[in-house]
Amino acid sequence: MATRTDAPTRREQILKEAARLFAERGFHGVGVDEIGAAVGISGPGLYRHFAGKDAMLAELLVGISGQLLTGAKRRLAEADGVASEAVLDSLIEGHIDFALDDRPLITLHDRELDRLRDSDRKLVRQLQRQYVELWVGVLREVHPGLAEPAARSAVHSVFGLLNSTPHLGRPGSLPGRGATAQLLHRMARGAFEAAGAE
Amino acid sequence: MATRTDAPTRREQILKEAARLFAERGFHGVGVDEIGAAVGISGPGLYRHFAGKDAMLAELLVGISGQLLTGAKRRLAEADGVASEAVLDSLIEGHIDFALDDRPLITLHDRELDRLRDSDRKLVRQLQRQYVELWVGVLREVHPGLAEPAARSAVHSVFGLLNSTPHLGRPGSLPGRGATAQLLHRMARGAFEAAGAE
DNA sequence: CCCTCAGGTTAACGACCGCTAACCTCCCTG
DNA sequence: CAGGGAGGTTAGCGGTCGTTAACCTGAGGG
Repeated sequence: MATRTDAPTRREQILKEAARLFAERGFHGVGVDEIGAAVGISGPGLYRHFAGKDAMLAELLVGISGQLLTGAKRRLAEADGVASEAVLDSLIEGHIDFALDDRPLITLHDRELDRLRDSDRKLVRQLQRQYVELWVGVLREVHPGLAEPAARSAVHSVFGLLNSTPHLGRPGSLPGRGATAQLLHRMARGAFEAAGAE
Repeated sequence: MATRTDAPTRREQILKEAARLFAERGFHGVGVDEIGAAVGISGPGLYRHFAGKDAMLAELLVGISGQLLTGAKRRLAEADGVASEAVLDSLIEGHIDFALDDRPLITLHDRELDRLRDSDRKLVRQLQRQYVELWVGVLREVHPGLAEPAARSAVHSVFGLLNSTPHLGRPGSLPGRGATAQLLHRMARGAFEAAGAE
């Protein structure tokens, strides 16, 4: 993967600040003037980069869902012939990285979906569903006794566990990123194992 | 506990509908006219019962936090001399009951806190903190090896897991309330045990 | 039998917000 | 060195929203 080293574009700046603000005060709670101010331009200047406030949210949510799904597919492809447990660990690791590095996005992801236009919402939901089903498939290889509906519930619940990072206090009060990641990983595995034990 | 059998007051109707609407579309996404319509009166009629829209949200959030804390304290008091594991199970059970029965409130609880006036927000946060610390205390009796910061993180994460119920599909697609409650309970226990195993 | 008051109603005000219009100003390029 | 587009600016429009004001009504009590 080509890691970005060049400066972020204005568009990217806007998206990042918008994500932070939306996560902090909700989509309707943030005005375009505030988003503009956060990147040093004023309100209507944003319309040179986005069709409207809705478009920013849409691009954020589609981007998140797509990124999660793409990452998961890649991890699945890389692990060809590897034990299912290792694949599940890889999925967990990827999700934790995302939850720890992009907390505002994780917050938006399950909070502002209903503010989207119908077509965008359908797209996001479809990406989310694919992501969930991918997890469900791997999980049921590791725990064959788990029925599909229960597996799906378990996956959603573990997402809830992993996505709890925004509630873990501001970065700094934590025991350190590595330790937190390990703790979350152990807990996710423990939760799955407990789900699998009928 | 005195179980209510008499008809709900108008105030209670309003709070219930407001909670549902706030959970569905966010605090700023719902107008007072909609809340009024949901209980059969029109917009400004609400002001005979509440000082304003903010006051409804405040009463909801304070109520939720207080209810959770009160329930937990009661469970702790009832279990005098009982094994710590059983107390932890009782706490989990109480939280699951709440998460399954009052999904809109659970959604609001960690989503709209920042929309409150300073004083109300402080009160809610204080109640939440007490609730968390109560769990942390019991958890560290069950798993003495768990350091306090890790225990607190673990508790927050399990809350995330248990509060995932709104994502589990509308009631009906689930394998049934009892089975879902049991699954969540097993997963919470599993997550805690994995957290305790250094 | 009137008075009161709880609990509604509609009209309207002021603030705010998303967005557009009109204009300006560099910078790049032929 | 003209010119044009990218990326800003401010002014302002139209709609929405929370809230208040003024008024209405039906039930209960002295």
